[in-house]
Amino acid sequence: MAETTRQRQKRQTRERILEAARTLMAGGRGLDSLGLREVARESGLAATSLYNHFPDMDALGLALIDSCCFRLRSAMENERRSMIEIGPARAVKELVGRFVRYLNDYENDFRLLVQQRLGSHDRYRMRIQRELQLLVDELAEDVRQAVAAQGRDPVPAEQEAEAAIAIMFGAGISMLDNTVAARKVLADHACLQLEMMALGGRMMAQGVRL
Amino acid sequence: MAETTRQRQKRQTRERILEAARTLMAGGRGLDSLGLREVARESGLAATSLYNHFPDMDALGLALIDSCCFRLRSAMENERRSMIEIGPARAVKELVGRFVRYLNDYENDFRLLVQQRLGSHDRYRMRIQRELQLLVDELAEDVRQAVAAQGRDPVPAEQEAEAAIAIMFGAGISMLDNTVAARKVLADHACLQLEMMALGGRMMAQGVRL
DNA sequence: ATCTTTGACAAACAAGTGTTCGCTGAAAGA
DNA sequence: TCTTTCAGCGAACACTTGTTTGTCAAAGAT
Repeated sequence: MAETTRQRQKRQTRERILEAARTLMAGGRGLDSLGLREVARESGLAATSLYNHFPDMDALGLALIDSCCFRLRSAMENERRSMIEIGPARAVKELVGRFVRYLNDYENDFRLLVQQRLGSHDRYRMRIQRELQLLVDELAEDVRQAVAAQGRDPVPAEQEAEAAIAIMFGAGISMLDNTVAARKVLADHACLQLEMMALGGRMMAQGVRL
Repeated sequence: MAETTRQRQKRQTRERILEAARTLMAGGRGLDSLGLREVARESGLAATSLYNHFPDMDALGLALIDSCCFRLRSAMENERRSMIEIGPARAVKELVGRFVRYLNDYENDFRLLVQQRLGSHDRYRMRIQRELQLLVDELAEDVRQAVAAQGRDPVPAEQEAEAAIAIMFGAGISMLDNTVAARKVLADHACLQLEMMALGGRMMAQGVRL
C-alpha cells in the first residue's frame, strides 16, 4: 500500500524533530539537558506539536538512541571478508579504520551512546548495553572463524572481542577531544594495542602462560 | 594556627553539602540533573546558603569531581610491590582486585567520573582526563619496571597500560548494572583479558608479530 | 564591652520545564 | 460532496531552575 501524503509528511516531521535534537547536541551537550521547547524551536514547530510524534520526552530520547544504535551497527558491520583471507594485522587495521570513519561521521552519536550507557534512564541504558553486546558477539564470531582456521582453542574469543571493543571505545573517547588530525596517532595506538591483544590471545590459545 | 570555630563549622557545612549531592546521585542520577535547591534541601540548608561555599553550581560540581578523583587515586595507588616480586599473573589479580574493591565502595564516584568524562562541561572533562592519564602513567611505570627486569624493549609499556585501563573501565561499566555477586565473574573475565594483553605485550617486545 | 565580619536565611526575579486542553484548517475516506 | 480524522498551534497550569538583594544573629577581633 502506497504512502499517503499525510503519512509522508508526518514521517518527515518526525525526522525533522530528531534532526533538530541532533543539531542541539552537536556542541557537546548531553541528552538530559535538551528541553522539549528547545527542540521544538529548533525544528520550527510549536512545543505542543511534538506530542503528535512522541508520547513524552523519554520516547523522543529513546527514538534518538535507537537511531544512533542503528547507525553504529551499519557503520561497523563487517563485510565478512574474514581475517583468514587478509590476515589478522590487516583485519585490525580495517576494524579501527571503520571505527575512525564512523567517529568522524557520527561523533555526536558516539558521544550520546557512551554518555547514556551510564545515564540515569534504565531503558536507555539497557538498549545501549544490548547493542554493544551485539557488537562484541559479532566481533567474537570473526575471531572464532580466524581461530578455527588455525586449529586454536576457541575459548578466549569472546574475551578477546570484549577487550577489543573496550580498547577501541577508550580510544574513541580520547579522540573526541582531539582534532581530526591528532586522531590518527590515537588510531595507530589503538591498532598497536589491538595487535598486542590478538597476539596474546593466540599465544594463550597455544598454551603459553605468563 | 588552630582552626577557629567558624572555620571548622564552615568546612563541615561544605562537606555536608557535597555529601548531600552524593546521596542524591546514589540512585544513579547524573550530576547534570542535580538542582541547587535540591542539594540545599537534602543538606538541610537554605538554597542561598550554598553560595557561601561555592560561587556557583559549576564550582560545586567541580568540587565533587575533585573529591572523586582523589578517592580514585587513593584507592588505586599501588603499594609498589613490583610485578617482579609477585609475578605478572598475580599483579593482574591485585590490580583488578583493587579496582573491584573501589567499585564496591565508591560505585557512584565511578559512575560520576565515567559520565562526566564525556559531559558537556569542558572543565570537568579536562580534570577527569588528566586524572585518568595519571592512572595510565602510573601503571605504565609498573609495567616498565617489570619489563626492565626481563631486558625487554620498553616501547609498548604505555600502550599496554592504556589498553589495560580501557579494559578495566569497560569491565567496571558492565559491573555497574550487575549484582555484587555477578561482578566476580566479570572480574575474572577482566583478569583473563589483562593477562592476554600482558602476554601479547611480552611477545611483541620479543619481536614476535602477528 | 564594642565593632566588624560573615554564614545562614527569606523574598523575589526572570526564565525555564513537561504536559493538558480546546481550537483550526487541510487532507483522507465515504 | 460531505464527513471524519488529525497534525499543528496558542494559552494556560503548576512547577523548578540559578542567582541577587537585604536582613539578622552569632563569632572574632580590638
